[in-house]
Parts: sequence; structure tokens; C-alpha cells
Amino acid sequence: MKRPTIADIARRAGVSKGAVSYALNGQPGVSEATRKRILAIAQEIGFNANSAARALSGARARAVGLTICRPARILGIEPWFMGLISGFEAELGARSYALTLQVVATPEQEVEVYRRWWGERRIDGVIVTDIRENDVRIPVLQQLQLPAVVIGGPGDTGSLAQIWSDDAGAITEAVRYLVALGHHRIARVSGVPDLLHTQVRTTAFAEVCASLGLDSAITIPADYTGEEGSRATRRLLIGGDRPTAIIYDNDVMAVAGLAVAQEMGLSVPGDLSIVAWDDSPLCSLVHPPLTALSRDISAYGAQAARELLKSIDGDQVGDVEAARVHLTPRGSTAPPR
Amino acid sequence: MKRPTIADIARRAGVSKGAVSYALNGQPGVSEATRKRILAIAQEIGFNANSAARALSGARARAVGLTICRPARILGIEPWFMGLISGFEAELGARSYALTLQVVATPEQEVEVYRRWWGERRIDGVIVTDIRENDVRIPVLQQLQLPAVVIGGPGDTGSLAQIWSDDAGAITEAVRYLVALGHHRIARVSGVPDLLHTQVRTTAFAEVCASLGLDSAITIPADYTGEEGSRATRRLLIGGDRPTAIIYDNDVMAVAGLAVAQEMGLSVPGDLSIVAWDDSPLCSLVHPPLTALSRDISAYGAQAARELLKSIDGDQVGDVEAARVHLTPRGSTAPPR
DNA sequence: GACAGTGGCTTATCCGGTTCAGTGCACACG
DNA sequence: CGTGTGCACTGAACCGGATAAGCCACTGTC
Repeated sequence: MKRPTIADIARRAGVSKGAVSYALNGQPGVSEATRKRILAIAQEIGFNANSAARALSGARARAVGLTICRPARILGIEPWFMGLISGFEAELGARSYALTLQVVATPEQEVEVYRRWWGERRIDGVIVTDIRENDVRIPVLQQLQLPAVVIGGPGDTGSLAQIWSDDAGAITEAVRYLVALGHHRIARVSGVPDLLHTQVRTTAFAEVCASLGLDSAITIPADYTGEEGSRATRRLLIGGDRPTAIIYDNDVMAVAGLAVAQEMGLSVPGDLSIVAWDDSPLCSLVHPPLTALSRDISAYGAQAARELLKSIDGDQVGDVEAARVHLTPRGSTAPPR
Repeated sequence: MKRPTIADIARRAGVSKGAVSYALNGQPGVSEATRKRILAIAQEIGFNANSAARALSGARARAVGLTICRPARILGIEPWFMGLISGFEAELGARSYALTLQVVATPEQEVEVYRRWWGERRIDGVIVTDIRENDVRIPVLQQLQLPAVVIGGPGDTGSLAQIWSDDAGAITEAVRYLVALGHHRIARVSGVPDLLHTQVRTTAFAEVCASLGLDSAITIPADYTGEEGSRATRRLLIGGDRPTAIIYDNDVMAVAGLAVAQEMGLSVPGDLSIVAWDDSPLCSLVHPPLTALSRDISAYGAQAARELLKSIDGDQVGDVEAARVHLTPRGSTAPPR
């Protein structure tokens, strides 16, 4: 089956290719009558502009890129990325931008992918997640002048747009809540320590615990997987004065922690309170349902996509704070007994 | 920053654009010495062929498409798609094909997306998941002559390649195992009934239960979400002669079922045995860990991508059976007491 | 020594859009 | 009636590769 081109439309409408192009793109230069006729023909023969030809003649590729740098075994179960992606799609789809995905192993590979995409003119911008301190990707993107939105700060992103949520405020709220319930020994199982938002949370956690005069406030670093979540939880629970509450940096580790508590015969929330982060449906799935720091990941993704599209359109964009993270109390938190 | 083109390379090497193109693509027509010189220059200036130009001159777009037709609230937590995607990436990345993703709401929208992609020449082929009976997408893809690999059969895919796993065999194995443990009343909570592989499983389940003379063998349809998994489980467990074992069509519903059992004060596996499907890390995350019908989803995805690339290369492809699904017994199954 | 064959390269064309510099025409105006 | 203006549209160049056709120098053959 042959794909229709603007030349086909031009022939049938008895006008030139140029006129068709103007008509289809809503440019001035054709009469209203001609435009309608051309649009009708395009509709009739099911015309879609060849994206390659369009991209080649200077216009947009009408695609944005997302690289994901996490091991495959985490990706499947981690609800974060899929939530983000469905948020992107909501915005991109509406403006018929495509989303190009690439899973990589290291930040260095991400840089390579950016360079390649840029050279190939494959995409008009990228969404950068899992930002680290002195992230190698930032200067490259600036040098390439590739529109980008950084998720996971706040951090020093130079001229790149960024969108971030107030993780420090969120963890402070969670700790205050636990203290109000009567907890004195609160621990935390964190995500990958290199990531900027992990550092933000770690610092804020230490500060609020100190300011409230808590007995103990350790953070054990983990990597978002269930295995490390279990391991960290076991380490915390076998100690002499074990914590009465644990805050986890994502919900997968929180669920794993819950299983460890059950396996050790501890009751949740009686012996141990658990607070998860992200609040995907996973949290309401288990018994007891997990208290969580909720945020609408899809909405976060949608907002990031909107900012990126703005940036691609040449609008000035800066820092944007996403909707507030809030504590959703469920059955996994209670006063310690 | 200006992107280097083959014209830049040609100028620096003192040859024509044509020669550079031959050299870069490993075509005959240039001497080994010239080829090396050209490749060295390309390397040095960081050349990447403009994908639009390449696609325009008849070559491939070097991208494949994947549409996902599931509500956003399922996507985040369902490990299946991310597993599949990371499998695709492993193969596609190696041949520097890009993966273009689109989340849609209905199969009709998927058809539209396929038509648009085809018209735009944006992709060289598509991966089709969640196939239904008389799926509307099959005839469209055949008509467009768009290379495709169908996942989720076996079904009637006409000339399209397909890859499928022996779900009937798997569920038979699970039922036989439960019967061997001493179970007589086995129930099942299925995925979306429209999907072909759900029907395959439902039929096989009914058959094996009948052939083994089981007292009861109901399948309650659900939709892969935790909520419906809980609901279906509650319906099963409040009845008079409740089942002693339940098989779930994915692991999210199985985890939800486990939570319902715990909430109702039933012991797992003492009062109720649970078998999950897919065996993502989620199954080993909860307590007790879930017995599951395991398959390597990433490997499945990788195999699908390989078949698709073959099909794009014009090779003949047909039906392929994926690696066998096998039962992984864990703590959630035991003889009924 | 004429001629075919071949390797190595150049030239020109094409893909399907966008865009800019015209062109022809109608109409207004002095 | 000549001129200016604006509109609707045409024609052609251009984006950056792939590729068919053509050209030249050299080799081998009879």
C-alpha cells in the first residue's frame, strides 16, 4: 500500500505542493476555500505527513526521549517509571509527540544516547530522571543545546529546566507525625545514595530528627529493590534497641520490610510502624495497607512533559515545584506499644 | 552546536558525499584505505547519521513501536510491561533501534496510532500485545504491510509473526500440583476475559479440573488490578464451601488476594493456598512468598524483538513458542488442613 | 595494441516535506 | 490610464542522506 504524500493531494486539488503545505499547517498564503478543499482531500485519502521529511526540512522531529538507568530487575516492579511514562503520554499524545525510550546501564551510556539522538536529530528534547550530584549529563545537554527537563532535584541544573517536589518537607511531615504518635526511635531505608533526592531526604531526615531530639535516627542505604529493602529491615530489627518506626524511600522496599516484620513475628503497626514513599497502588494492596507519602506520579510526569514542550517551543522555563507531597495515613502506623 | 553531516566528512576527507555514504555503510565502492580514513574522521568529529534523512531516502526509520492499552492506574504497578520493555531494549539497543511508546485507551485508538505511524514512516514495525479474539488490529497491520510480532496468543494472526507461551500447559501443571497436595476445591481469578490468553487459560483450567474430577472449579473474571483481585477473592472466601486454593492470572491480584486472606484471619498456606502468575520480584517480596508460574518476561520480550527485527529484515517468520512456563513452589502453597 | 572488465570514485537524482522569492491577477487610487 | 498594493498561488531550492549511472585509470586477455 502506497503512502499518500502532499504531491498526491496537490495533484487531486489542482494546486502546487507549496499550497498544500501552507494549507495543512494553517499558514497564510491560501484562501479559505482552497484550504478547506485541501484538508478534505487529506482527510479522505488518510494523509499523514512523513515525519522524516518534516524533520529533515528543519522542522521538529515531534518526539522526545527518555532514558532509564536502572537494572532490569528493578524496573519491572518499580511503579515509579510507568507512572511517569503514562503521565508523559497524556501530554505528548495530545500534541502528537512520540516518546522514545531507551534503557541503559550507566549515566555515561545515557550521555552517549543523548549525543546519538542529537546527532540523529531523532528527538526534540529529553526528560532527565534520577539526577545525581554533579551529574555528567547536565553539561552535555547544555553543550548540545538540547531542550531538557530535569526531574529529581532540586539541584544545580544550570540553564536546564527542572521540576521537583518538596521531599524535605515531606519527610519532615512524616517524622513529625510519627513523633506525635509517640515514636522515639525512627529509622529510614533510603534509595540509591548517589541520587540527589536521596541526599535531600537524608539531610532533612537527620535535621528533623535532631531538632526533635530523637534517640536514634539512622538511615540505611539501599537500592529500591525488595531484596535490599528486606536486608536493611532485618539489620534494623535484629539490633538491641530496634526502631519502632521505619520510613522507606519507595513502596517496594516498604512492602518488603512489612514481609520481614511478619516473618520475624512482629506485628505491624503494633511493634513496628511503616511509612512508604510514592504511594502506588501497591501500598493499598498489602495487609495492613501502608501509610505513605503520596504524590500523583502521573501528574508529575504530565507537568514535566508540559515544561519540556514549552522549552522545545522556545519559551523560557525555569524551576517548577510539583504538587505537594502529602502524608496518607493507613493501617501501618500507630502509637508504639 | 552544528551537527556534522556526511558533507563535512567528505570535505575533510577530500572525497564526495557518495563515497562517504558507501564507506559508512560498509558498501563496496571504496578502497579499504579510504574507508578507514573516512571512518576515522567520522569518529573524530562524532558523526551520527541524521535519522530523518536516512529514513527519507528509503531506508529504515530504525525504530519500532509499542502501544500499550491499559488504564494508567494498572500500568504503574503491573510488572509485565516494564519487564517486556527491558527485554525489547536489550535486543533493540544492540542494533541501535529506538523504541517508540504510546499509551492508548482502546484497541481502536491503537489502530489509529498504527495508521499514523505508518503514514509518518516513523517506525519499521510494531509489537502487538494483549491480543483479543478477532482482534481489530490484525487486519489493519496486514493491509498496511507493517511488520509485526504478536504477543499473547496462540491465535489466528494470519501472516503476522507471533510468539506465545504454553499457558494451557502451565495452568494444567499448577492444578495437578495443587491436587497432588490434596486440594479438591480450586478457584481461579482471571485477567481481562476478552484477552486471548485469558480464554486459553480459562478453557484449560476448566478442562483439567473436569478431567481430575474436582468438586468445584470456578473462574472469576477480574482485570489485573489489586482492587478487583481483592474483590474477587472476597467473593470466593465468603461462600459456604470456599476453595482451599486460588490461582491468579497475575501477581498483583495474587498479592491482593493474600492481603484479603490475612484480613479475614485465614492463614496462608494453612487455610488457603495461593498460586500467582508471572513471578515478578513481587512474589518473593511478600510474606509468605508466593508460589508462582514463572517465566522470564525480559527474555520473552527479547525474543519478540528478535523476531520483529527478522521480520523487518524481510526474513520469513512464523509461530515461535517461548521458553516453557514452570511452577516455582514457595511458601504460599501447602496441603489443605 | 585494441578491447573488455573491474575497482574506485564522482555526479546527479531522489525521498517528501518546508519555505522563500517570485508571478499573475484583481482591485483601489490619484 | 498607469501605478501601487495585496492576495493567492507557483516554482524551485533545500534539508542530509542513499543510490543508480557514469567516468576514468588500470589490468588482463587474445
